[in-house]
Amino acid sequence: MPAPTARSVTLDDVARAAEVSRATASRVLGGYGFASVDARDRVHAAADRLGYVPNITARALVRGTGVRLVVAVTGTDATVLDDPYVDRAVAAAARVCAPHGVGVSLEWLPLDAPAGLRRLDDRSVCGVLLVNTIAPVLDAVPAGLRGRVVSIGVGSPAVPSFDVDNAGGTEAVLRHLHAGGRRRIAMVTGPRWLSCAERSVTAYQRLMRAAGLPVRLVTGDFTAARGHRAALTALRRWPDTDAIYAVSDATALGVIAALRGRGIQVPHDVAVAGFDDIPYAAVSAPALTTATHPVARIVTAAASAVLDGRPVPPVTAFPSRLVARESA
Amino acid sequence: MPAPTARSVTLDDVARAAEVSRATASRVLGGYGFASVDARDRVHAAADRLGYVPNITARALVRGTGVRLVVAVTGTDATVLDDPYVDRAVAAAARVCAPHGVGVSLEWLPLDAPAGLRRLDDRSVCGVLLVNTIAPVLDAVPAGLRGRVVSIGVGSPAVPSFDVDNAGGTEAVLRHLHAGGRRRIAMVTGPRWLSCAERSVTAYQRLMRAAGLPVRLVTGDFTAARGHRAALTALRRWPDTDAIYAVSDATALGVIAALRGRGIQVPHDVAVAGFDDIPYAAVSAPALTTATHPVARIVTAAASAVLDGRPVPPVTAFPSRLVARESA
DNA sequence: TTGAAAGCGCTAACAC
DNA sequence: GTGTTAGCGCTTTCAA
Repeated sequence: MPAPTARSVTLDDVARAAEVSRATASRVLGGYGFASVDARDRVHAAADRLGYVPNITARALVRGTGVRLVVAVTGTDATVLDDPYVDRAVAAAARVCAPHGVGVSLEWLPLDAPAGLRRLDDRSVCGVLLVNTIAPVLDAVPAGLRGRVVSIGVGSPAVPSFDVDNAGGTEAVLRHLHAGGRRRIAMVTGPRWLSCAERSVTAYQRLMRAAGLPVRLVTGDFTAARGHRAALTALRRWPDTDAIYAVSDATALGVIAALRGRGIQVPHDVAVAGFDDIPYAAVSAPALTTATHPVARIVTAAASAVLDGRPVPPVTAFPSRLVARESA
Repeated sequence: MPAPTARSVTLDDVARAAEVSRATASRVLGGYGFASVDARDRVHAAADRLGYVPNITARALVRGTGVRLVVAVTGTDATVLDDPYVDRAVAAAARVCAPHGVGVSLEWLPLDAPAGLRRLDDRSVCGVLLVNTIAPVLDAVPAGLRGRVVSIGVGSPAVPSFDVDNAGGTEAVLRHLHAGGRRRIAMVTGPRWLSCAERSVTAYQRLMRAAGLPVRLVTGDFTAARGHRAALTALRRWPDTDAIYAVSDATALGVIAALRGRGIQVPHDVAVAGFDDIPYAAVSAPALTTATHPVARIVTAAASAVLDGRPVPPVTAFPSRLVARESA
């Protein structure tokens, strides 16, 4: 009968109840060191009976290990935090962290003030997940944070990278477009300062050149609104465009909306493909052809790595798979 | 010149540099109690110079205040955590928590095991945000958590509620449908056990009855897939349906996809309206008519309330506004 | 106005 | 194997 004690039960209470020292109780509960079977049993029994829950805060303090993981998103302004992609990443991180008693907080890292990272060099921070990061930020990682920072995107010698295989996904999509007979394929990119998005652009350029096709780039920013404008721009510059590849599904949906507004049939007149496979890609009209982007899996792996303090290879790439639907 | 000390600087370092005691430094930096102008200045100067960052963990330990906020989502199984709505809520919480040095973790609360909450009665938890909660969970809030738990949805005497005005939003949408000449309006609901979603149903029933119109309910679960099936069901049961109101935008998008699959014109043959105003509502085809659901604002207010430990009124309702687009 | 001192709950040497 | 002891970094009485 777990009497709901007003005050929360501490390790001392457990030790007393089990008639052992606090140190022994700590060892048993922590799974560390040695303890007699007898002591072990008594401690576990007492802990169960009392409903003991270790105080993560105290543990973190003494061990010097932090208690929260910061998701830091680089961008020109704080609106980068409004992206559903960021939402997904944060939620995935918050889910992995829960069993560890660790929480996640979300911060914007100004594009032009990479030193902002220094503020995170705080003993209460157990790790940092860099999102949409760039070289200057990577280079500004404070020594105190070394080994506890990973990047969802490009990495550096000091910061391991966890990312989707942008180039592979892009190639899969472009081959699909090409196989469908498209030859004048424009691309709506992400922000040009963002190196991980730039990898898709590079792949696009390489493939277009290899196939002897024209390179047609319009800059976007991952949003639908910008995709809408970009589609109009592309149409104006290159009226014979027969396909548009967008760097993200949100962008692609904006592109489709713009084409519809112009009375252009998708995919009949112009094929459209995205990247991410967001939930709405399947129900849009027409259903969006895209490539998978396992954000949750990527973030889960990244967060687990920093939580476990396990050494990680410099790059962990997650494959991207084509999802052919109606739009291309 | 902030020498990047390898070891992080502690309050002791600041006190020493300012030539005061640790207690005085603590008072000054904490803004508490009294201190001479002189001491004040010296402490602040030293803190700045040394780049002092208080260790939240230590502070939380001594104050007994926790260090993480748990977002607990009730549902039949863990897939409830996959909802973009949950993502938004977690990200918004993680954003408000950041300046406080507090992190957010995400947990699933099994529908049939409300006692799961007890596990959260942990000194390291500074608060709990209940999402999609139900009465049994509300009643199971442990005494130790009292005053630090709020609900995004229905509340209870012990748990203040922060929520969108479902009834108001529903009414706005239904009046719009009615004004557009629709008279045989079906509704796709949320899970029937979810009381906060049930408020929309109640409002729907009330309005339909008041207008002398038929009540046509199909159960959904907020997902597009279920919305798709529900639309088909509605069409089968009531072939003359001329409008479908869905409890969420995701559901509405599924409904539209289903109608399209049947060759039914939206809004010409059947009008469709959702609820939430998710980003994709504006770019879908046709653009979705819906009602706003300021999730980020709601969660921000709720999280701030528990972070500040401020007493809150039993119910804080956030208005919902009609967004008329093309689908209805 | 300030400082000394006593912890917050826990872990990890180091003795026994 | 087990207990004693010394802190982790900070806040907060309580005296001075």
